[in-house]
Amino acid sequence: MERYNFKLVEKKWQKYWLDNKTFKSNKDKDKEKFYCLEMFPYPSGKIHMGHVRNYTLGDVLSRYKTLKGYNVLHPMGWDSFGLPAENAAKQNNLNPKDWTEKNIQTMKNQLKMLGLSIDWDREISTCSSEYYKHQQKIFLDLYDKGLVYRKESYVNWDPIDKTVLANEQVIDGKGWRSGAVVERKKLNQWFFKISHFSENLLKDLDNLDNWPDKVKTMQKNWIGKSFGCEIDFQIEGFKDIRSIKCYTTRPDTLFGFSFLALSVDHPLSKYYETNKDFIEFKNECSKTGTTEESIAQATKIGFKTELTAINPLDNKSKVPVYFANFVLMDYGFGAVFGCPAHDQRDFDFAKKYNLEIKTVVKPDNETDEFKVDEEAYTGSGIIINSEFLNGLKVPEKSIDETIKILENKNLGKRKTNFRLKDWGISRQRYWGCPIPIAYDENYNVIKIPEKDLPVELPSNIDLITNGNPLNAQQEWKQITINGKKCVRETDTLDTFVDSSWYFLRFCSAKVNNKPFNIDDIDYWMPVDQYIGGVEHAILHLLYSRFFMKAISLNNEKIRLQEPFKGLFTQGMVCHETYKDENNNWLFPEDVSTKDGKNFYLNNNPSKKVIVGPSESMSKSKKNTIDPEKIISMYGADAVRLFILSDSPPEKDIQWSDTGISASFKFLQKFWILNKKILENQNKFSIFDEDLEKFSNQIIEKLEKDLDRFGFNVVIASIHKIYSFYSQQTNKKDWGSNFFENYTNILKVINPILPHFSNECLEKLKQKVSEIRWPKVNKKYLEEEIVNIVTQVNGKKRKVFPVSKVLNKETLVKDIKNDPQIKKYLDNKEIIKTIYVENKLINFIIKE
RNA sequence: GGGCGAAUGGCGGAACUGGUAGACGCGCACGACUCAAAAUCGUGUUUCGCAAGAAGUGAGAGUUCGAUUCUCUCUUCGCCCA
Repeated sequence: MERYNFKLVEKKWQKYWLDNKTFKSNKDKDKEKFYCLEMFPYPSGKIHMGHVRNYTLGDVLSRYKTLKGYNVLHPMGWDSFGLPAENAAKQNNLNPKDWTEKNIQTMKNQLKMLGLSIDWDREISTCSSEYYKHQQKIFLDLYDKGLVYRKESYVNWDPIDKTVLANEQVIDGKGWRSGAVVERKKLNQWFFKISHFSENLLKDLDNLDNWPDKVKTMQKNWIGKSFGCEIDFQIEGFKDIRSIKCYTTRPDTLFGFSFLALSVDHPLSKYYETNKDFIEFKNECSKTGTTEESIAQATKIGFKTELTAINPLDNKSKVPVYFANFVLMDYGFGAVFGCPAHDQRDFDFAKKYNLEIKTVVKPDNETDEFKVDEEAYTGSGIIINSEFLNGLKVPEKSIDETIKILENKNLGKRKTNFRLKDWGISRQRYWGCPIPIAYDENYNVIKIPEKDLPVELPSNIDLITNGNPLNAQQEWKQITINGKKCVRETDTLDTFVDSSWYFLRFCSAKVNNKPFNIDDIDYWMPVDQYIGGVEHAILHLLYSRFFMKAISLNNEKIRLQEPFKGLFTQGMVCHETYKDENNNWLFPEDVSTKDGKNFYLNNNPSKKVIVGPSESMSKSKKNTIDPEKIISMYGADAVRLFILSDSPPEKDIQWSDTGISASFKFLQKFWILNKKILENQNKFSIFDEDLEKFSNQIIEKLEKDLDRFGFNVVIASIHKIYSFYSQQTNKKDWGSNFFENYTNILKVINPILPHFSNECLEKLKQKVSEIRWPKVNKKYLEEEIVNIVTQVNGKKRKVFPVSKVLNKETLVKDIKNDPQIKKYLDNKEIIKTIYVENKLINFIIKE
């Protein structure tokens, strides 16, 4: 028997798709469009199983929508700027560009091996100046709109490598490479004013019906809208400053006020710049990282000033003013009022510096003598010890009432605050998009004129020396703008900028003189289905949403506010982990097992391997499976089948050798079935109604499941299809409608098994270029025989297949007389009979 | 600490708006083919029970004629934020 030769078949169809430009998409206003996009990869070297899963999901959807008659856009590109290229270049002494381009070539070939339906004519790469020149243009446009600005801000500074670190490069407060304790350092940096859209970014989440709730909640929390109050605290002990502004969400605890804490960067700090102790304190603070988490974890320390602050609600109460390391300048006003009894951070601080802890909220079930002792009480309850605020319900009434009182007395103002901070986009790196800015001799910001764009990266660079490589490019840095001598900005853009608008570029990938055509994005945008990892739930997706709003701001031609109509976040691909006796990680291919439980080293079968839990595939744990190797062993269709079959797409999947080989075997069986059908086309005579029913029903089900991303259930149906048709072919007469139904089946499996399906169809003399999703005949979806589940007191006793037209009375009577049911009803009183049409009868009897 | 989510056979998982729990796959067992093995095909496979039957979706309660599905409490795990 001739086996299914996936190597030949897959190569053949991949060539066919390439030669025929099958997946080339063009605007066609007569057709409904479908824009399917998967998060584009970082070209790190080779594709991994996570990519295989991500792109298979998108591919199945794209092909399905194409069959259904949509005009599908399914592009692919490369998120090709970024630190790994710079690191790899350093290590191997080569150019990041060469390294990146080589990787792109490799990965593109690998993606093609998967048989993805991608319009490669629209391929983009963010590190190409063909892409980033447009990005520089957008940057300048946003600058003109006032959405880009420069300010001093802290960065994570690695004192050994003398370089700036991204937050994710800081591990436990230390530089990931050098291991040095990371410091905070102030630098002039560029920012996108994302906070301008805080309200819109929050509000528009409600319109994103096809986004997972999980992601929307995460974004909501990240934006962090809070309602509170700004309060002016009168200050004593200093002639220049009379009051300090504070923001608080808990004005109702004002009577518990026992200290005022300021950020070391608070304007007031300038009066202490000559104070030796303060400078020392400030240095101490700079040793804490810049993330909220590291600040939260750091021990709380303070620097006491000689100032006192007056409680606005109680003039007699005067409390000390501190500088403290846990107050951030960019939240509120860089000043918080401390209420130790009802804020754990304030509590820790008060304990340390022996400050008063005054209880002003008691839980509902406590008396007025309730006292905060071991830890702060932050729950709900009743206000106490607060004069005219006493008795207010916390938090429903208390906060609102207190704000009203403060406003009436002109002591404070109601205010909404957001946790979302502006997006710092400067990176002191080489391998990124140059910021199209220069500075004149007086450090004034000068935009690079449009005619001088793009600002290209110099190619001869020294990456070995520490520091920002562009800064050392003397020749490149010098520029003359309008006759004035200027110096270029040497920072590059955060790579998240690159991915914040690439979905727009795909719509007009080849347009040279502008980022995109309005006409193109009018037609293709928004992305109908975006697919990617949940790890991008916040930053990438929020930044992209920001870009869409920023680009359309003051632009009548672009109305679109949200780039991604639908979002799907897929789960990770996991594999067991293996270690040898010395605790070294082992690759799966270096170990083997006979019983599935005990594993041994391949090169030393006497050595037992320690099997660890299944975890997300990662290079560091070596629990990776190389997709290319698997494709060459089993073929792309088998890999696609397996990666979809074992788990729902949103959940993690376990890679399993038996699983992939089962998928492979399944295709072999199916191939043999196809061959049998091909060779027996003379067996058709009378119309087979059961066959018609099965096919219509299963296609209907497939359609439903595909629409809701139930791909694992789709595979289950495909197995059922095989069993059904396999049994059909054992019959003497296959039915006159057999051939049509069978070819329809081959069409509906096409999105999942494109090479296999095409080959089978072609063998049956079907034109693959013309296949469409078969229309389901509703007539065959209804069953005239239904199963009536019969229960007695809710317990299933028997199932009766009956005709649908049978009326209730006859049915109940017949069932009551059935001996198996009768024995439960005899001599018992039937209190109630529940009847659910065409489904169930439940007799309730008195026991 | 806060938020969100999950828990179903030996394993991955299925079950539409509350209505036959365990689809489909893996694994396992037995059988066929074979000198034998692999491959392949067939049959079976929640647990207890010879059977009739009973129990059963993390634990406990509740609503209901009926709960994997809805509500509450708890346990464990995962993710995100801190």
